Amino acid sequence: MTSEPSGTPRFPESEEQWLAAYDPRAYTPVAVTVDVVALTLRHGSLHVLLVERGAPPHQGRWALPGGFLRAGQEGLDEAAARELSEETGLQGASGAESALHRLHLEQLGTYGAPDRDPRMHVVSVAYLAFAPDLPDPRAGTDAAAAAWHPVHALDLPARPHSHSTPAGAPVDTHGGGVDGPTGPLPLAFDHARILADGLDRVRAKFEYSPLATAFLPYDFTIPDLRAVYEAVWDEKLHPGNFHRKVLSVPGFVESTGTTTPRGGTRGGPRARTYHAGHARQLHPALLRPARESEPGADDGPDSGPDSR
Amino acid sequence: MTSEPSGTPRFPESEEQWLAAYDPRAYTPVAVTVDVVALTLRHGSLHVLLVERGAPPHQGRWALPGGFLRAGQEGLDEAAARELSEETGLQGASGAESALHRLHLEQLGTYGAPDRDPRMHVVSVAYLAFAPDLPDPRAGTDAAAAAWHPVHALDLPARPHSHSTPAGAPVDTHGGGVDGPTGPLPLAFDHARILADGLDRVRAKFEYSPLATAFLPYDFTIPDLRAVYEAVWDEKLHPGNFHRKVLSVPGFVESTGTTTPRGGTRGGPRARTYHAGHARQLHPALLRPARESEPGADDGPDSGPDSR
DNA sequence: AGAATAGTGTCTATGAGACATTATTAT
DNA sequence: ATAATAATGTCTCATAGACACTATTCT
Repeated sequence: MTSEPSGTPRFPESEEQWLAAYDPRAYTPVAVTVDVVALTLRHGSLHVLLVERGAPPHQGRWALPGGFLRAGQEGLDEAAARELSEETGLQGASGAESALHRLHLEQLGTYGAPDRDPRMHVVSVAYLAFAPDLPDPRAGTDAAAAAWHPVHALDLPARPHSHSTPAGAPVDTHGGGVDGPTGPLPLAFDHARILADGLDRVRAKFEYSPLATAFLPYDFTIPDLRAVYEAVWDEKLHPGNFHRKVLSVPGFVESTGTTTPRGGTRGGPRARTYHAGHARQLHPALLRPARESEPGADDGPDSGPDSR
Repeated sequence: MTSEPSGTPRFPESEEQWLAAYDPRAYTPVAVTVDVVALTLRHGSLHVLLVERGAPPHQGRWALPGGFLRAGQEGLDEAAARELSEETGLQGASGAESALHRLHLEQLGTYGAPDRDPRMHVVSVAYLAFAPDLPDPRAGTDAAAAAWHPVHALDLPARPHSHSTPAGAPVDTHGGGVDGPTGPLPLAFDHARILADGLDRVRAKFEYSPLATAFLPYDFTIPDLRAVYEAVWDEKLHPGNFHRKVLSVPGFVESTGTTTPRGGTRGGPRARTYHAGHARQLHPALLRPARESEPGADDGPDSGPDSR
């Protein structure tokens, strides 16, 4: 059953449970928080929103934005949207013309190992958010700082041989804007794991969903879209084949009939513009270039986030 | 951040939060439960494990097995495994030769709408479990009854035009064993939604993961495997093409070198036996037969479970 | 002018699905 | 004997990817 506190369970299996059934406040409390893996594209590379913790534990370390679920007042989605807009200083997704109005938000997984947080048992529901290039965040209510960090600069746990990021990728060491300090900084709690899971999810999802458009403004070009795929997959894609493929998937993009006012910065014709179509799934899918691993030892978009 | 209770937030944004930061027991409590969508194949059709609620609310209705997370003592995975074995009366997945030792357990999603449960705000982490044909459950500790129910007999909310179940499917009205009463019975809480999400997940997952083998005993035949796919997808598959396809995917199945002792019940040669291979992902995938829907209105394995 | 890029055409290898065929077994 | 089924073979069509090519625009 989904719940117990109240009623009189006929066969209480343990003392704690019986107490729990009687008065929820009497037994060991669990806190529920919502953490957000907010991703955006800046200067051609994938960035994640992090906040610097202003209080122990893990004071001074960077963490995913998040906070407590307001019990009895909001659902998980609402809490995630609220936290994101609070920490980011931007209007929420509900606002008609706000910066976050094109935000995509989906649940990623829930993390509930008893020792995740040294203070008490904290169950954290992680969300994944994609948005077009957002302004720099202002530090939130209880954070020392907030900034977009390039994900390649973070030290993330590898998923059991998934499509892992290869070493020889062009690293974007520009640091334009407030991209935070450089160097692999350790994340607070199990947030490195959560972020790694989120990245895996995005990469897998790009194959069969049109979600890459969520990283772009309303109008975009096929080369823009390709840049998103290349940044997320960390792979060079064939421009010609990509172009044809995207147009061949029904409902992926819709032509606007116009082109960009200017060509590319280094030459080339003006590109036609498109906006996202109505498809919610890509048919047929846009498969990642086969990264050959030992056959028979393939891994996948499997195993959920667990209690780790 | 992932947590707050403790420390002194520098800019408390609301009274409740401040209290929360001070003493977690002082603010409105949230309960965390774990519910399990346990699926198995019985008599060729997909069944889900349900328990009849012995206490209000929703007394007398059927619900997913589940219960409270033991705060501070266990992680979510552990809680799910524990609840499953408790309600089912079987040994857990850890036991070497138990009935559940081949169990597959993965997180499905988390449901946390404030009004899910009339008593208090309950956040429920749903798990998905697959197992080979299991014995009939005994009623658990606080359930009036427990039984496997054929999923086609349940009244489930449709996902926004996914691959939905067609009407003209062969319905299995046998009732062999303790399959519970017939007729669409309404599930407790939002469990119909959770179950529907779980079914969507299984159906999608069968395309690119070898998880169908989790529904079968260690040794099985290709026709056995095909029966699993047909039951889950509710589609007839072409025997010849299926056979060749399965064998062509590296790591999906491994030959044992033997065959079944007897042919099929209605004739035919003895089939070769296989067991699951090492692949964790199917490459290339086993795609569902294209169910043609209006092009451009395609829907997908998208949007997580949310706060609904 | 020279270089880079948008977009299209073409060819090939591969996989999916329809269909046919052979061999084996239960009734 | 008859029917059902396991397993394999063959053919066709669609798609992915490699490569080539033209046209357009920036520096």
